Amino acid sequence: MQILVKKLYEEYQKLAGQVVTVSGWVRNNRAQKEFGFIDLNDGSFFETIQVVYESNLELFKDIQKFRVGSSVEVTGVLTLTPELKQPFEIKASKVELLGDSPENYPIQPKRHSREFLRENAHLRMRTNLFNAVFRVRSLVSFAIHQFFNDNNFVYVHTPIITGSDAEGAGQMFKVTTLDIDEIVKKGEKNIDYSKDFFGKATNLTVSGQLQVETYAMAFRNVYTFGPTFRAENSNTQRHASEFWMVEPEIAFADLKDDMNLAESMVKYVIRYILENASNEVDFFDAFVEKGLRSKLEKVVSSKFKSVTHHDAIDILIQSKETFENTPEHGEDLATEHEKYLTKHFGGPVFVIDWPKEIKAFYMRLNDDQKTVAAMDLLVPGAGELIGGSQREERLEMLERRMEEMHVSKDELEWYLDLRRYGGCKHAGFGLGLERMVMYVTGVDNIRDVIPFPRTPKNCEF
RNA sequence: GCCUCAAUAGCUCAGUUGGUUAGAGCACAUGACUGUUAAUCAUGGGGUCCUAGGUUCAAGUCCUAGUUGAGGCGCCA
Repeated sequence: MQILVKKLYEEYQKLAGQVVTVSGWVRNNRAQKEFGFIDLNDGSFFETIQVVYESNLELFKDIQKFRVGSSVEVTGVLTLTPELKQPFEIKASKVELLGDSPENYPIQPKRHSREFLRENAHLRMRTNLFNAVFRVRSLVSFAIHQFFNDNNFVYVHTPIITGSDAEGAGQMFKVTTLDIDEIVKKGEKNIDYSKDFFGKATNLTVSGQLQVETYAMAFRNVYTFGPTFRAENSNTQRHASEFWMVEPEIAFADLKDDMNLAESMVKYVIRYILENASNEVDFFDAFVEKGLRSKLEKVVSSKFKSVTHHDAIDILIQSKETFENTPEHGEDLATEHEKYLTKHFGGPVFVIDWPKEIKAFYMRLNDDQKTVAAMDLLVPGAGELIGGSQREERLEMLERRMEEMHVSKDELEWYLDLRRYGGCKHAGFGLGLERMVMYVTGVDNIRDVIPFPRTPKNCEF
């Protein structure tokens, strides 16, 4: 009977004494004179299963030499071993080599540096750490979909290629089918984008927000979840050139509703991970971030704090801390300020009501005429996990803000139409998927939570 | 984009003031071992000291440039 190791761990009491067949990869092989032990991982479960083989097996001498990384199929009796470190093991009657792994296999049962494993991104998920990280990444994604589906949200696929460069969320990657080499060779001074594939200049998306807002005006509660591209030359542990964003948008809702949504989504995802990736959380707790489990448990059971930008600056000024960047009212928060605030509040904290000058044109102007109804959710370790706002639904106000901030109205007439035809108050936010994964795993480098990370000067694999 | 640091065996790292034949642990090979848990013990093989130039009687070590990586900051999310 072919069976998954995950199934064995779920039902080993029932299956004890039965003959089972498993297939997987050798994590370790400890050969002795009369017997040996193989730790086998079949990919279905974080834990390995121990296979015991003895000298009466036909190929005993060969099995002793099966190397780390080889793929094998094992048949044998499932045996309970309550007195040993593992609850059960397989007493093998047959161990067959499917795919050999020579001695220069890079992943050995020892500690490797994160940098080395990053250079071996095609193999690193075979280690405990990255196996756990990428299973959790998958589960986080699933939990997000389940959360929104349970709450009657419609999932919208916003475009990857956009014709607008007015989204104002950062440097964009150009998309073109024009032959750059040819243009350079001919020495042309100006590029004629009317000859390009779409008949105009196009870019990779930096946000699906503006498009997803249009769907919120029909389906009420919607979200987009997909890849996002930023061409900034950012060299930090928290930035990548290609990453995934979740962007919900809710109609007939204000900033308070938006914050409540963000808080319940984050808590839902964490609760899901605690329940469905318990082994992985224990591993992170032991080897990546001490106290991770209790941190996560505390987050799901406590109310998120909230502070206005003005009060946050006051807290920083009164902190007596020496910052490299002096905190000032009306100014943005530096990384060191964010760190101090999450420490000060002892967990996730919303910073709300930001000065309008440093925020995007579509954010709703507050009655004080100085701040906008924006919120950033700061968390320890991953920095800004969520950024969101109530949107400016008043046409004249929105147009005035666009003029002030030099945003082209021509390209966004369709966006203004949302205020002309049945507009309503609405809000939304963007969550960086990788930062969420970093937060729940404790892994502090974004390059270690993306299967094949793209960063400045690095597009391998 | 700015600042700082690093690159030595397949991996992790040591290498003194510039001085004989560049070391250790793990991995690998061979052997020992009747329940191992990243098993243990013995023996052995394994090096373009990142690249190019320079200083010197002599460079892994000092100097210059480059490449790659890491950390911090900025931009940004």
